[in-house]
Amino acid sequence: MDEAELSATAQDYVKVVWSATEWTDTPVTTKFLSQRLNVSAPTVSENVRKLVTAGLLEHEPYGAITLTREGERRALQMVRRHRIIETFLVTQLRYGWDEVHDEAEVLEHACSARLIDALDGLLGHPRRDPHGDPIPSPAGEVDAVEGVNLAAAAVGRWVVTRVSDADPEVLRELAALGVVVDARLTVLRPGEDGSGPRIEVDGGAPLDLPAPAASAVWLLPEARA
Amino acid sequence: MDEAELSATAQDYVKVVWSATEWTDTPVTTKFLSQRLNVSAPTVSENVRKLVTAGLLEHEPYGAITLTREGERRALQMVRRHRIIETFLVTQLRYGWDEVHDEAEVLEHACSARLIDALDGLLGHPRRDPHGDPIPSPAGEVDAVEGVNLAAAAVGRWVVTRVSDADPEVLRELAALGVVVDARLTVLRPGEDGSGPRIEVDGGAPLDLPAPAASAVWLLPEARA
DNA sequence: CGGGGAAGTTAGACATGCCTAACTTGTAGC
DNA sequence: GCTACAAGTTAGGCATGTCTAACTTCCCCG
Repeated sequence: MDEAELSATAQDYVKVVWSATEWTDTPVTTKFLSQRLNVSAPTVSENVRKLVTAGLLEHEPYGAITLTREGERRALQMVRRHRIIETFLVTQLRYGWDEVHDEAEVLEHACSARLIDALDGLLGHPRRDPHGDPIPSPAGEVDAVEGVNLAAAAVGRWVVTRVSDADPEVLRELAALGVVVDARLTVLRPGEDGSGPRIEVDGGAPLDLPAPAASAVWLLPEARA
Repeated sequence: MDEAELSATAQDYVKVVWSATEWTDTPVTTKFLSQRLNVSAPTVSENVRKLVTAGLLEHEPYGAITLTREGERRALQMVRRHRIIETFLVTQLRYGWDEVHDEAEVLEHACSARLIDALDGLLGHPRRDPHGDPIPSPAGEVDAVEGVNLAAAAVGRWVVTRVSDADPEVLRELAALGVVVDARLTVLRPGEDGSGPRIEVDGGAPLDLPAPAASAVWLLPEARA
């Protein structure tokens, strides 16, 4: 519960663990963290052990790595920071939404709580970042985001509520096609295993979307948006 | 000449060495750096040795520490970053000018070159920061700033061109008295060794300024401002 | 149901940046 | 000029975070 400063490394670990379960139920393993954080497996083992001691993570040997309540609280602080910074870069400094991730990754460890709050105020207390991801409140509350993945969406009219920022290349590709947050589109033919759906973005021509791109897009039925 | 990333530590060292000679000719010694950087003397010895090897500093043993041409170039990059960030915090996020130093101290190591340029653009390419310190150009050119120290200024009419940000407490005190950049004032009685000057800020009452506060203020004759 | 490969862990090493303790150097004042 | 003390350096150690090599555990598949 204490507010001692965590190292940038510790902050990264809890954030990545939390992020793994935001949209999917990816089990968090040593290998997963090792790939996501670009460090070797032994490094993860070592650091996870320390974070277990620090009360932020739980880990059954050879098994899953999960957040404690305190770990989740700290993770949400980092997610809030990250998304506020991204929103600032895009809306105030005209960064492309595919260019902000790395910058935010560094800045989130360097900004004081006061600076984050000041940015939040400057931006008008946004609820979503430019990708459509919800921004946790200072207290750590996250708006529930319902949505259907475009790779599995049925034929019909939809509104884009979120585009995953995991792959900047995909982000650029989708932006070029007009698939951005709040865009309206029609699914003409649903995607199936391995093949993407056929869609038509309002104001554009029908097109076949590659499966990887489609799975980065989340939708709400037009009626509910 | 290469643009390899310097560690935050290395960036701090060259910046502090440069800053020591910006307004005064303080000789840069191990002890000076040790106090300014809040580390022990052996730590400074060690790190200076590394920076000499890296070609950023020169150091005659037991003697003065100076910048190489390359060291100065890197120092000016850091000063530019620091002052742009401070300007941003004050003008866009409503930080008090006595509150920005520590925040900028951290951020200057975390911002990409692109972010600095974007902030510079957002601010309209300012030539001075909120304290009146000149902002080096991207190429490392610094506007020459002439000025007389208020502690030694003669009787007459002056314009404040700069207030040293070394001591936040002094900064607050001066701001409360109306002694801010671009303020006009009259020196009624010059300061002398140990005793501050008597001044009158335009629109205010005459007052005796403590010597430490006076020595933080730099002036230009009203006629030349 | 047992062997083999993938995943995970342990062990030992290294780089950076920091410290204290002990030693060396330079110099100011007698 | 010599000495005492401040300043500087060297030596040795610690914390964090990283690695590779070697070993252990798990579990899937034949």
